[in-house]
Amino acid sequence: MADRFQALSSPVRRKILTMLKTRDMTAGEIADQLDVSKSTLSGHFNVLKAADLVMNERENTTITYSLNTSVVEDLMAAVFDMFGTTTEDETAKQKERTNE
Amino acid sequence: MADRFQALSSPVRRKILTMLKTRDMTAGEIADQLDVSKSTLSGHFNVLKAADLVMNERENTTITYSLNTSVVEDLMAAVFDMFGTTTEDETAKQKERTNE
DNA sequence: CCATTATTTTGTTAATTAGCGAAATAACAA
DNA sequence: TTGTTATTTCGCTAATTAACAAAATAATGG
Repeated sequence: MADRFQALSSPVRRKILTMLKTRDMTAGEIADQLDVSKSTLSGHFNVLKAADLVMNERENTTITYSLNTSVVEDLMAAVFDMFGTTTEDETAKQKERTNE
Repeated sequence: MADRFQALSSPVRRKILTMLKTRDMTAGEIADQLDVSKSTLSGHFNVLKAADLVMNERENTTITYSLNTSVVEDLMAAVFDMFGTTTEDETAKQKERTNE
């Protein structure tokens, strides 16, 4: 889980993830829309794969990337776990803090 | 918003944030529970402040840090925005993908 | 086997980061 | 003013990261 946050820390990688949210895309398609070299992009794919956030599948000479939806859900859960749902509880705590 | 994800990418900083989730703490209290030097920690505080994730208040020679709850909520919203709520929609898409 | 297309790996460089100890600052107390 | 406590800033080093171009790999078609 540690490297998932690390993977999220790059704007380029976040962009890739949002693109994959809409539909699966080939490495080339993604490259066409981002302003970095293909080799650099390939490095980003590796980071995303290591973090288990995306999967890829080769078809012919073309490699298609897709979001690993279930892990993305885990990640969101972790964020919530980290910060709580920030409802009544928190609001009370904050109010208390402000009054001091 | 960019540097918020960056701020989250460090395990030490995530630890600090979860500690502050429970209660406000002084720099020293935080330092006591983490295995890094106070100067290093101070650097992490700066990153968290720059990302607007925490606030601090001096009282005497003591500086107390607290979670900036509202910004933390923004961050969670951003995560959700990025990945969607991943409900029917996504599940359908994934099923489709798996079947191919 | 040679060429072509899509993508990755390799080697390199520049920039950023995390860590430390030592010195500096801030606030107060004696 | 001198000392004490809590914390930060300053230099510094080592490690990690992001970027690129060039070479390598994979898969197919001729």
